[in-house]
Amino acid sequence: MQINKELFYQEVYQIVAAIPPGRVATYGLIASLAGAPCHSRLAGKALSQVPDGLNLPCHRVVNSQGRTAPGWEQQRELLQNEGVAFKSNGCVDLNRYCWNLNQE
DNA sequence: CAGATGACCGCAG
DNA sequence: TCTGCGGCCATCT
Repeated sequence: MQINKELFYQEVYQIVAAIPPGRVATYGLIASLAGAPCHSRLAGKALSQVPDGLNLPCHRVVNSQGRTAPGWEQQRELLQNEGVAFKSNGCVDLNRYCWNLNQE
């Protein structure tokens, strides 16, 4: 092991919880902010194991293409409900809604 | 140790 | 949009 799983998970949760409404973040970005640039997969795994009680807006997390998670049809609706527009190809408009620390 | 798995990443067709 | 290919790395069996 080269990273602390629990610490990494907590970082991921904290970052996801900090995503403002109407914005989206990518797994890779979250992994980087959590201190593990190469562990984008773990970010996804971490989010797949998020306990319900944390009230985490994990629907604001998409992959680098702006695509939503497989087997999770609700995610797109939740994002649209928050004002995030989807392009005609079914991807989030990352050009507009990608979360930068600058524009919280 | 080896192999399989995964809410990933990028490119290509 | 889809599928396929390669890669990354933690986790489980």
